[in-house]
Amino acid sequence: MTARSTSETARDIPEATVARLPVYLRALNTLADDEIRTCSSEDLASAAGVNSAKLRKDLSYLGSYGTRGVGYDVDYLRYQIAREIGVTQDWPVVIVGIGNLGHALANYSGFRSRGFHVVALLDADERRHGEHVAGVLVRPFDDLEAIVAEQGVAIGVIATPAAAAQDVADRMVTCGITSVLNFAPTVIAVPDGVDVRKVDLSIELQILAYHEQRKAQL
Amino acid sequence: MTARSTSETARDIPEATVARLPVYLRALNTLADDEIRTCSSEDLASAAGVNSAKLRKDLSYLGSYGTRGVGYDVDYLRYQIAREIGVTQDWPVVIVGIGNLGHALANYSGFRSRGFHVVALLDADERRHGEHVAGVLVRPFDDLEAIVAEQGVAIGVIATPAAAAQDVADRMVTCGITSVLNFAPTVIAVPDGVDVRKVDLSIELQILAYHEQRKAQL
DNA sequence: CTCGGTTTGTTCCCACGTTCACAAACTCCT
DNA sequence: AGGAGTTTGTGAACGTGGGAACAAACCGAG
Ligand SMILES: NC(=O)c1ccc[n+]([C@@H]2O[C@H](COP(=O)([O-])OP(=O)(O)OC[C@H]3O[C@@H](n4cnc5c(N)ncnc54)[C@H](O)[C@@H]3O)[C@@H](O)[C@H]2O)c1
Ligand SMILES: NC(=O)c1ccc[n+]([C@@H]2O[C@H](COP(=O)([O-])OP(=O)(O)OC[C@H]3O[C@@H](n4cnc5c(N)ncnc54)[C@H](O)[C@@H]3O)[C@@H](O)[C@H]2O)c1
Repeated sequence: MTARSTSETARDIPEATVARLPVYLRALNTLADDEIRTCSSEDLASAAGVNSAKLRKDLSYLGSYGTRGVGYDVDYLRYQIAREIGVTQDWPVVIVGIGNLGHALANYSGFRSRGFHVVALLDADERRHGEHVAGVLVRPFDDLEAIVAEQGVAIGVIATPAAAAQDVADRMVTCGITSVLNFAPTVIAVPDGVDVRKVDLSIELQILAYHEQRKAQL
Repeated sequence: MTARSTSETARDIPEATVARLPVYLRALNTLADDEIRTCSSEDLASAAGVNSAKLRKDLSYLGSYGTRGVGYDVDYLRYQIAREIGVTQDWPVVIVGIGNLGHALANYSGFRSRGFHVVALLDADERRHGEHVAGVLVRPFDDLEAIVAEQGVAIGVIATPAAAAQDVADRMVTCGITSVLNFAPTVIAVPDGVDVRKVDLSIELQILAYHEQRKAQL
């Protein structure tokens, strides 16, 4: 929508590519763990479960980081992708709604290992306050503003019931959060400039059911 | 890929539309709860968070279920979408890996209320066996084949660590499961005819981080 | 019955994404 | 140094999806 203003490295990476870069990064990490130092686009593509032409085009949006006739240096490419995504720095995250799902999320080790850091767990129910989950204290939801201001939090996770999700999102946006990951099964409205992604288990299952039903019709 | 063979109602609903139908269904359920009996495409579109032209086009793939000048009958449309997706019937589901996440999933009430039914919880760790989660017994992973055969399970959920996911998927496929929902942060390979959908928390966060970083660059 | 107002279903067009295919660029062997 | 073999980066063709716009269809009033 907005034209590139400065003459800087004005990259414009397609959204579909952005969504695959983390997959490539993970595949590269796996290769690095196996002490593989170089890989072809074919190798990496099959590890990531995509077409190799697509992979090469995706990587070409970042720059020319491969060597023709040779392939890609695993560590170098890993760093370039991590830098592009923005996970060379550490992102503070707050989780709101520490019920069944919130506990699982708080305990999830994949957070920290990938550039994210849970700085606060918040819940409206005072019976949950004081509990520690994965070493982090569960605090009142009303502490949100103070924590976001103090820690410079930009990313919030919503794991409350659907009925509370819009209110929680509004509070988050008001106090400066500009990226929201929503697990509640409801559409939340946010102003321009705020990104929302949703994770919806029952939608995923329903999509599977649709295809399952079609298979059964043959 | 395959041409329509019979002259039956050979629908060919675009994948993007299939992914939105559950959202419409949920929006319709909310309207019905509020005792709204009729709605326009504009109403439903805003409840679902999409463009009204897109909504109308999506619905047109199912048939002509609206009335020009009037709108859609909420209950009727609800039923038509549910039938199209395949959630008028009840789908048995098995969950494998009853750790942090598996517990949350097993406790999730949104399962049953949307046409899915957890028939078994399986885990390889025998210390977990015998426990009941949401009224369902945790059983040995080796019971998989028997359960799938007995109950006609077509959908499996993987909530094990990444290292075990491919093995679990292979076992599922071998015993007849044709739809897999994978929560483990790894790409799993399956034969043609088997659908896999993945839910990946850290990928979602990384996508948010990318956009967050771009915002910060201004 | 007719007319004005409303809303759907669909057509047309554009943007985005995917895949093929190949020239360019590199390595290695002789 | 030259040539064969390999692999990247990208141009071009194709397919899918999104949105504006409008004719067709319906309702209700008079
Ligand atoms: N459990 C799952 O596997 C699962 C799967 C998919 C989606 N979800 C969705 O995730 C959400 C959470 O699920 P859950 O099973 O953890 O529910 P839960 O009821 O166990 O937990 C919800 C928590 O949110 C807190 N809460 C309620 N209102 C709040 C508010 N206004 N501000 C702050 N905290 C508030 C509650 O006190 C509670 O601790 C639900 O929307 C659910 O539909 C859950
Ligand atoms: N916890 C989260 O919020 C979260 C979020 C995103 C993704 N994930 C992913 O979901 C998966 C599960 O996470 P978790 O936190 O529940 O882990 P967990 O370690 O708590 O639970 C894993 C369970 O799987 C069982 N298991 C291991 N190997 C098995 C096998 N071969 N067959 C059957 N069961 C087996 C283990 O006994 C354990 O009970 C992991 O891959 C994790 O990366 C978790």
